[in-house]
Amino acid sequence: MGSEDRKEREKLEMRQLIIKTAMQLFTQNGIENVSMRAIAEKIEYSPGSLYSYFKDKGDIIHAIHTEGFKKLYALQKTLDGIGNPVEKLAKMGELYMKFAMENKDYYDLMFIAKGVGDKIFEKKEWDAGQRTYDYLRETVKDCIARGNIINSDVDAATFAFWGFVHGMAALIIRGRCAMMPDEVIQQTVKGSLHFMNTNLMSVEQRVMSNE
Amino acid sequence: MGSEDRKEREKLEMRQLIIKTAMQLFTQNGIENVSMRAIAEKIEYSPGSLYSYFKDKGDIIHAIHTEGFKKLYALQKTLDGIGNPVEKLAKMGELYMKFAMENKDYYDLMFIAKGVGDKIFEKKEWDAGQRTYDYLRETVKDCIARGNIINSDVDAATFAFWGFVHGMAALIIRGRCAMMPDEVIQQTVKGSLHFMNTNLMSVEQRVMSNE
DNA sequence: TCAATTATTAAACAATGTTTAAAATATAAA
DNA sequence: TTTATATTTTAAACATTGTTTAATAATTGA
Repeated sequence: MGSEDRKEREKLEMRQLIIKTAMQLFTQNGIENVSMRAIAEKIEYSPGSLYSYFKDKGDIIHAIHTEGFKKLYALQKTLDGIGNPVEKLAKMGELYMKFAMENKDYYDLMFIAKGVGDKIFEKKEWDAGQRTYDYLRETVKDCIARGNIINSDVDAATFAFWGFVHGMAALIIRGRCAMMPDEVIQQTVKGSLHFMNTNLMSVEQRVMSNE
Repeated sequence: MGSEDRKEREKLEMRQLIIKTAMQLFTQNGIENVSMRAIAEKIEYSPGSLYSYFKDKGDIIHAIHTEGFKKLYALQKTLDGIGNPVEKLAKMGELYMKFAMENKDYYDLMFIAKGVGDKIFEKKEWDAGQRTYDYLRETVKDCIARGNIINSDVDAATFAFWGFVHGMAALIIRGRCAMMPDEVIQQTVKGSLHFMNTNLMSVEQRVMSNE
């Protein structure tokens, strides 16, 4: 009778194995070049078996998607200790870009890929994304409260920041900067982050934050 | 003997017809829900025929892609008359977002879709994209020259602006703002554009550009 | 051990992009 | 016009995709 626990555990382990394998193949061959058959073959099961653990391919992708958001949020939480919201905002931008550049496949799934976006809002799992956004929003709010960002609506400013970093990440990941060599891209991103973080703040702050 | 001209003309017309039909179906059913068979059926040809006019599906997409860039550049040129680079930059941002929102399928192909990005840089056709970018860059350069954007590298600032607008567009088009109603999104974009255009400029300009 | 539930599989299905060899058509020369 | 040549167009097939189904194997509880 107590084997139900074990069974459930095994089912979960199998799910984990599938997710892990899928992610491996994704990063190896690109997300759309991975078939259900390929995943099945790698774990030495038949293709049909995958459908006992996931409703369809989108469901696997969605699981990876959720994992990615957990990763990002965990990273974001490392900024908790920073008191100055301006500094926090700057670091958050760098961290976000670092995450995107070092986990291009995760990032692609989370913020760019099609067919995922629609599914997100069905479940409560969007929470992970919402938390990430709220974290940014709170920081922007603090900046405004302290007068470091002036004359602005919180939501407009937050979306602007998000758009800015996402835009850079998306352009790079989807190969729209391929005319530049990698090192130039990296340098430019760094410069752009610096540009935003110094020039968007009010003058007093701008002077203060000159390292 | 003089029928060669006509033949070539007909071939071009056929290409145009295919492109037009493909674009119609793309906007109607979403880019990835359009098969070669569907395109062929709509123009009442067999699927195989398409391959006499285009190397493969990617080639059709690429043709549409190029068309999109021409459209965008034509739009951009309407800003030629604006002397003040700050105002020009502001209008360019609005125009870019307007184009993206009103031509989501074009925009997707041009700046987001996968499999297109790689092909762009093969041919000289990237010129269309480059021109668009250079136009932005020149405007940013002028802003810096006039002291309206301070303390900044041209390329970093240009990329920041591009990233900013592209980020907003990409997030919306790929359904990452689906938790907000459409009208809220529009309002926020407007606010974000305003936020950037007022707060990124140096104080003197900021006061002057208060309409 | 035996019945019942569950997991797994092989096979098939429909749809995709693409290729190929044959048929239809158009062209140029006789 | 007739004939030979080149070009379009097509039907059919191929390989690959995600997914479903009905049968098989394995596991479970009694």
